[in-house]
Amino acid sequence: MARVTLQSIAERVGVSRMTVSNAFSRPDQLSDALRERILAVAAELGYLGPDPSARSLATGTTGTIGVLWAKELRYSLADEVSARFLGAVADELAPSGLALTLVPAIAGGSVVPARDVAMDGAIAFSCDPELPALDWLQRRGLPLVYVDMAAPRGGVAITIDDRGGARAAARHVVALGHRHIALFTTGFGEEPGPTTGQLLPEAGRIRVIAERHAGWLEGLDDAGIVPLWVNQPNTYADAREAARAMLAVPDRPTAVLCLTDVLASSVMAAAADAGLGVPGDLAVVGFDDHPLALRSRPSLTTVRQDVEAKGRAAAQALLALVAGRADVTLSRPRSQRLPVQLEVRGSTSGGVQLDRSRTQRGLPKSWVQ
Amino acid sequence: MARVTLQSIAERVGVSRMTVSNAFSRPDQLSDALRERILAVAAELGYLGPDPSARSLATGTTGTIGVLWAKELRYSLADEVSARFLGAVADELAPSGLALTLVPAIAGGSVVPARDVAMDGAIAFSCDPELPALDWLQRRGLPLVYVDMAAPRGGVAITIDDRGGARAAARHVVALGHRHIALFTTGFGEEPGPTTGQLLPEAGRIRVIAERHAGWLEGLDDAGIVPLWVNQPNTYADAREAARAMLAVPDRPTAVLCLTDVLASSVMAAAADAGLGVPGDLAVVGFDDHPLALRSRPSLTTVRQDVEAKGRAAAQALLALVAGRADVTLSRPRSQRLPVQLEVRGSTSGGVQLDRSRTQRGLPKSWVQ
DNA sequence: GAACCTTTCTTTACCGCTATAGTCTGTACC
DNA sequence: GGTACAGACTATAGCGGTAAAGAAAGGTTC
Repeated sequence: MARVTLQSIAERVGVSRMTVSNAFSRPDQLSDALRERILAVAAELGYLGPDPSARSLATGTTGTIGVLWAKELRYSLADEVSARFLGAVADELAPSGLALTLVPAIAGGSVVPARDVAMDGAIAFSCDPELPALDWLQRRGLPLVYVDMAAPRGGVAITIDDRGGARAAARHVVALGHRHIALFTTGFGEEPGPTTGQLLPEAGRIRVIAERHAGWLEGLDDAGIVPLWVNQPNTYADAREAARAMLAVPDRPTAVLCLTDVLASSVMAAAADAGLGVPGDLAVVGFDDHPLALRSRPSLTTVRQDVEAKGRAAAQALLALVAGRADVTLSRPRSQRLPVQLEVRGSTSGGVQLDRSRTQRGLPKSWVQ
Repeated sequence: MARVTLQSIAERVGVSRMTVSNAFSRPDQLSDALRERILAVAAELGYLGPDPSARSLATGTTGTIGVLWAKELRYSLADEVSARFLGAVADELAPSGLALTLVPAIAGGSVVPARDVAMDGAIAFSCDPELPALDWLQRRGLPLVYVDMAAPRGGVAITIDDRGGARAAARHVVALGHRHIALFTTGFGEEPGPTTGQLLPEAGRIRVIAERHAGWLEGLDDAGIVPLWVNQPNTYADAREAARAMLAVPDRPTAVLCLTDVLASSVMAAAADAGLGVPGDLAVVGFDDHPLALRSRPSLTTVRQDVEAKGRAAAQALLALVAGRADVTLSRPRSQRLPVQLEVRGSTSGGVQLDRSRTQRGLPKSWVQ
């Protein structure tokens, strides 16, 4: 049985195909009586409705926005921070009737979603700028908003002040008297625990990592402090092991600055395992203000970012870019860097006083310049 | 400047359009030398790559799978359980090169994403069966998998044993000696707290709610117990207020069965606010085995479901349906009901003994048949 | 009663790509 | 030297719509 199309309905009703198209898409273009008749015939023939692909081809719009996602979605979505970002984007787009397509950067086989899936624009979220999938999006000439990453010349980037936040976190623990400070982060390869290794190039290209590292160092350099780097191979697994290794070094740090709250929470768990009090024996600072930060005990000092504002800003910028393609007189959206805020909580300044004696004692020379 | 298409490249190179198409999509169909030449000219002219919409129209495939999402994504994605489901689906699809499109059920304006966005198939996730958007998906004849909802005749449904899990939860607290049991759930309107109201029809159509309610009642009926229903208007906000109201009734419950772990966690917070010990003064049972359940203190007794298995099963079933459309000899995927497991933890059986004297005392007659 | 709308439909001309079935050429085989 | 066959490319025929302009019929205005 041949597929039912506008043409077959048109023939049956005895009108032009265009009129049938209008019956579905522009009801004001024909009389109600005829429209009723057309819809009745369409239902009778089992018409499935206008084919979205055909319509996309003819109109040049697809009704969906892509989000390029570098990490495995299993992990990203399990993280409330990323998930909330995505939720904010989706809800901001919904009033425009746009759907949100999660585009895997790495797919199996010869299919390249970033090249093959139709969309009206895309958001690149914290990707390696050298990702081939990103290259495809750019080559396609899609309106593109970069989130948590640097935009190429002329591009629109929505970022947060990662560097300033990290600097504030570093200065905070320095101001509390800490000199023996560890940076608990990721990107130094496969080995968990303290590291002297080089940051992997692919990790250095992730803006969030690079900027937070830079901010920490700025904050520590002022006080002449050389930190202990601690590597966590996978951001969301085995963090506890890396933290345990960090706390087992002969001169363990008295304060830890963590790349994310999720990592910080593992550090706190490891501290508890080791019988160390927070903040008495170990001060811990996170980043993001994940819901975890408030739930943990003591509550976690962290650098707060408003991920939902970030999502909304990204969606608005993209909507503006998409609209601007149709109407060149519209102004282009600007790049934005959203502020962050150090939230001092119990994990650095709780009821328990910092044990200064321990902090002053036995610092390895290499840690102080 | 006219857009660069296969045709313009073909004319420039002096071959047929089809050969240019093959240069991009089926490299084995032409000599390497010619392919190189074509790609070079394409680059020179600034060709953006084959247009996905046009390709979709010609091939009949779009490279993306839809997920119909009834609730606002802001809330859904903030919930780790739903987010992990989605992540599992996305990762299971990725090897096939399929993207995942989040289709909002309710959109602004005249655009109906469920009707207008191109996709190869869709997953309906815990929707109201009467949702117009769902109707569109069905009418389009898309391969469709129903998750956490009943499938229409002949449809494929992936569900969990919500009813059995809830029954086990109810029997568990009954076996512990509780007779004064509250059901902390949603769907009774706008008023938080104990309710005698009727379940809203739209809530009753949500399978997860209906089945968990039914399971609870089965477990309680055996013991002749009539529960106290407690309403929580919005699953993710103000739960604490509803819980507080529940604990303020003259004969407060000694055990609470909650629709989800998120709600259970609010109940535990409210119990702490009221100075009640868990499980000594109040036993709490959740549902889902959300990461929260293990993190809370005491850890939360809950009904564990494997959301990632659910996501994988849904994705596999959908892939099979999509494949089956091309090759009718393939067998259709079956509906599945995944098992659940009662995880007894501290919130019902911790070190603190249940205070029997309180439990036995002063039960209102209406609570025991 | 001529000019001018409106409403309602039709005509024309694409949108950009791919599947399928050729055609043509050269080579291998016996 | 005729047949068979593989490789490389082309011709044909869509895929299912929509935009924009045009035409026919009827009504309005002064």
